[in-house]
Amino acid sequence: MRYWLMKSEPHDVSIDDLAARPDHPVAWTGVRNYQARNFMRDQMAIGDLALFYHSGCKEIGVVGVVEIASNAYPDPTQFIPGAYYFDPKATQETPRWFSVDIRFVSKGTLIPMAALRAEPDLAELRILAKGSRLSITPVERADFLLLQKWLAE
DNA sequence: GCCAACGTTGGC
DNA sequence: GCCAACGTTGGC
Repeated sequence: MRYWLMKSEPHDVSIDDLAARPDHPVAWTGVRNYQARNFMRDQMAIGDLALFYHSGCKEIGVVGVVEIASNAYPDPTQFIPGAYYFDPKATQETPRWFSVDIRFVSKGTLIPMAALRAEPDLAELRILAKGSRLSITPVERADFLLLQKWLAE
């Protein structure tokens, strides 16, 4: 079992959106970065847990936990001509992009980015690296457990 | 809205 | 395979 951090812009999908429908897995579509895709396709497994992180908004930081609820499957949005995430180079036979379903686990008290930076034990968090833009990053188990504890406080 | 950092594209 | 140009990301 692995641990992850998944970024989302809350005006797109927020932790509250997920919490509002806790029994409905949400398809995580629109990932168009090869590294993030490879994490989903090659390493994510059902039951993995991910810190849910709000970016591109006023209150940036970790806001909750979600569970990976499916194996990776071809992202359907790549096949829809005219759609924002359409990819003309993708075919049904050789899809380029993948999705997983995620399911709400818990919402906690916001852990702002400044608090992440202030904690020496979290120094290796990929999200804190200069210029880091990956929307899906692996997280060490110890880091995950620490942040899960903070979320519950 | 700015801008640094990064990823992708495409001409050569 | 290099690398300049371009587009995107994301914190501020």
